[in-house]
Amino acid sequence: MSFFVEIYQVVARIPAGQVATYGQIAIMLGRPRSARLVGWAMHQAPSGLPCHRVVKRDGQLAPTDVFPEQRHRLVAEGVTFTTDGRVDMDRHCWSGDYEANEAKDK
DNA sequence: CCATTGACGGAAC
DNA sequence: TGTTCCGCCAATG
Repeated sequence: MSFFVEIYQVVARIPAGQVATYGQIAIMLGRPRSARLVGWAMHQAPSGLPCHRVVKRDGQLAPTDVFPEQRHRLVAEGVTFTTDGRVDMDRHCWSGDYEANEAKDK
């Protein structure tokens, strides 16, 4: 089980209309400082993975030149944006599906 | 095989 | 409050 695969499984669990951060995912996998790896994993993300639900800690989206549709897809799911052009984290930050995560951990 | 880079993030300045 | 630096690890040259 590679680290990347674990990332994909977590990302796949992000509910529609909510977003998770790279660092948050890294923390869930026990690698608090490997946010970059999560980013790299997204770059290699297989089709079918809701990688558009993964954003920066500040709510900023990925560069448009590598992922132009991210914003459009989030809007389609009901995600709102601030005037700064960032995701409204206060409304859409994913709890991490904490309860389910606990169950899985056990 | 070694050096550099990258969809990041937090600490240090 | 804003910029810089370091860590982390796979991929690429």
